[in-house]
Amino acid sequence: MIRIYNSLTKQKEIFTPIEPDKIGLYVCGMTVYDYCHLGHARVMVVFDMVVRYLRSVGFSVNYVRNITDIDDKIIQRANENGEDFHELTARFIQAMHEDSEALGVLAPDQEPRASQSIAEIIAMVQNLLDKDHAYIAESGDVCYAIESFKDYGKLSGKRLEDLRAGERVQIDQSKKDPLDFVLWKQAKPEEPSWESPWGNGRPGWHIECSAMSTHCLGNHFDIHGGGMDLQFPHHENEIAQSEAATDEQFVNVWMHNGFVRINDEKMSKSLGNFFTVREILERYQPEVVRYFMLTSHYRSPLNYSDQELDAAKQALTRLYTALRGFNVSNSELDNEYNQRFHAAMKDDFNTPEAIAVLFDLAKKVNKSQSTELAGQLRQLASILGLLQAEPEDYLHGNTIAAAEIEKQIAERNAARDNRDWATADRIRDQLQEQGISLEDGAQGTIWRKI
RNA sequence: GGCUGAAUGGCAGAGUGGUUAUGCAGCGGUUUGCAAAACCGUGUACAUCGGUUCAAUUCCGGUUUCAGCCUCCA
Repeated sequence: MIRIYNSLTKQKEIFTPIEPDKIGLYVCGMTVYDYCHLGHARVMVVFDMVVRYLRSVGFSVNYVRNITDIDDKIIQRANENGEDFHELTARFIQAMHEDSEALGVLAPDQEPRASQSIAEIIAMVQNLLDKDHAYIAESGDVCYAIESFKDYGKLSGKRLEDLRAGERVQIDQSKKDPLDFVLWKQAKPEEPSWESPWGNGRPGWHIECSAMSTHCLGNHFDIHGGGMDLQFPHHENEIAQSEAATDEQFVNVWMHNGFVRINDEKMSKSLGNFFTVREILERYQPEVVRYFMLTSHYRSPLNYSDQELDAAKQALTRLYTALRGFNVSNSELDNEYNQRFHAAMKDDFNTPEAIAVLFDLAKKVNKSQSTELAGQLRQLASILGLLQAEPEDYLHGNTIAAAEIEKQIAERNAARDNRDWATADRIRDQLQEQGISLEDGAQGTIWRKI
């Protein structure tokens, strides 16, 4: 049985799918007006790991990750660039797909876009109006009336009076309650808009996720995920909208991943302290970045630094080194490593513990030189989306001068045959300076990129 | 101010009421022409103050510090 920490109940719970062996999972994806940064990468990698694990133990997972392709920031950025917002979002959607693919993130089963879900959104807004959970404000915007939903605050643990007492809540005169939020926003002239019963406009941010998730997965589904910062108000509002509209429980388990930090501060677009995925991938192999993200528990903060990435690279090299020389195919064995790995993963996806098992197994592979165990190492790692490259490919990195390196190795080995250690060491030192490390083994000399 | 969640060895990061996490780095050794890789060995870590207990880093309470949310944010 799998235990998952549920943000709604603030405890680990035994996970039971609504339908046996089937899981509906919705994750809030990107707003596409810029490149993905490491924080976005973490969401993608974390839930990719979750999906891979759930599938590996036999669940059929319907994984939905949306794209927010219409909102204020997109409009603003498109205006700044003097381009149509569709062009802008198309470009960054493609960039996002490239980044996620590089990181070994499997494509979600469905990837709905807000701009293509307008009919569902309008239907839900109308439903909320019909049930008096929403009203048309003086501004013409359709707003959700939070006091009409008695459970408001159940996810974030907030009380309405505390929220209202907060000094940072903006007072919008046209809203009945400052905490009410917009479901359908009136379009200003020149802004992208869609026809609706309430005039030309566009959806508010929260409603799109309620509409798309229930459309793809049904009114009541198993798991909803996203970054910690979405817990309030985004996910709180999703619950209010969806449960008011459907009169059913919206989601059983809420999962929220921790932030990527820089110098102990949240990495975010607002703070401007972010690294984009493609910046990092210029300096580190994608698998190193993925490994790095799985070395801490998904709910913990993850502090980014070059030192940490370097350490991750060293660690991953150790695992690949263990696989080197084996002609392995993934093999499933029921032994202590398998049991420990799964015990860790079933306990709220404890990837650090699971990775520790991989290292123990790697040590065993090094000692035993068992092809079967090497295959098991590769098989268990595949559940985390790791170690699936050819070891030589990983260890050689993206070196283009492989032929030249091989030539120098041959020269050096000729010198070694003549016991000309000075020449042999000189060649080795030269290669070392170029970032190439040699290893003389029983089967000859092999090399790797440092 | 309100609500969350953290504080673990040089660094990162799990976990546990009494027994080795794991990785990186360091040190000693085996191996090697020398290295590298690998293997073996090596570290009185658990913020602080009280409480419960035969026993607490682990449970409870206070304190301090940090982070997040309360405004767009993964």
